[in-house]
Amino acid sequence: MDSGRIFFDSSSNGNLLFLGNGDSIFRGGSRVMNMGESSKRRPFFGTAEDLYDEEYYDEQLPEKKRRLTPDQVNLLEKSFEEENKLEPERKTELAKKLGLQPRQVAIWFQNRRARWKTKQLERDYDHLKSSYDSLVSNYDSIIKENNKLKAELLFLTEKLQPKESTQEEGFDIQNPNPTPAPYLQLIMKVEDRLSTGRQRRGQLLDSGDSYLEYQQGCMASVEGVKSEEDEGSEEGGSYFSDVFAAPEPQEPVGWFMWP
DNA sequence: TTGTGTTTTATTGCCTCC
DNA sequence: GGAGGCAATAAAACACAA
Repeated sequence: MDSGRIFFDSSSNGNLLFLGNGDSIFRGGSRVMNMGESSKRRPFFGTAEDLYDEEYYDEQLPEKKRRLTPDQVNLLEKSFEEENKLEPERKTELAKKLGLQPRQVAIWFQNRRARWKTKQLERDYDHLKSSYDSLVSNYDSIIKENNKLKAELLFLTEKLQPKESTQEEGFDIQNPNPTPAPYLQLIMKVEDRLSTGRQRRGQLLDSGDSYLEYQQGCMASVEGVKSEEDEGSEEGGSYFSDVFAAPEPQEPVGWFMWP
């Protein structure tokens, strides 16, 4: 216990209680009782009048910091639900009802607002986190679906190769560079993009790669993204880091898109 | 019983508004 | 400039495991 601590501040009707050296309690300059003498648990002042009641100090002397009674808290909570700010009239009225100092009521509201704000932040965080998680989940499934479609396209393209060679067999000397059929143009563009992508990826595949191997390669990269993120969200890091750190795609998402 | 973490009450200092 | 609000903090009260 620090010595010379004022128990009520200047708003307490001029009747300051003062904890002096040796944990003695003083009122108006004279010692009232020793802290050891007031060891029983008692509520704060019952009524405002008690503040001036000599006997009250004999029996109901406040010691250090005392918790409010459940009834007092209930009434304060009800009042807070109605309006979380406290106008002077309401403060005085509540203080009278509860037998507390107006200052105590004000402090209770202040602390209650702080608690509410903390809770609200937690709720907001949970909400943001679940939105983020569902976005990541959507992102992952889109990537998987995309990889599946790419592999399927590659597979079908390979199947079409014999048709192209048949065309070459009938080489037209009048038209050595004929414009390919529209669907072939499309496939060529996609193949071009796929090969560019593969190079950037570090030669993941050569022309002889199978559909299955390719798909496994794609899936491996997707799994890589997921596990990295899981590590990040499990422990350490700042409070919001795992919420706002977007998962890094292994490839720019747009590279395989249609022209 | 005791050590430790959490909650509640209260203070302090700064800021804004009238 | 005073009143009131808020953030940061202290400290008492409380809860609970070992």
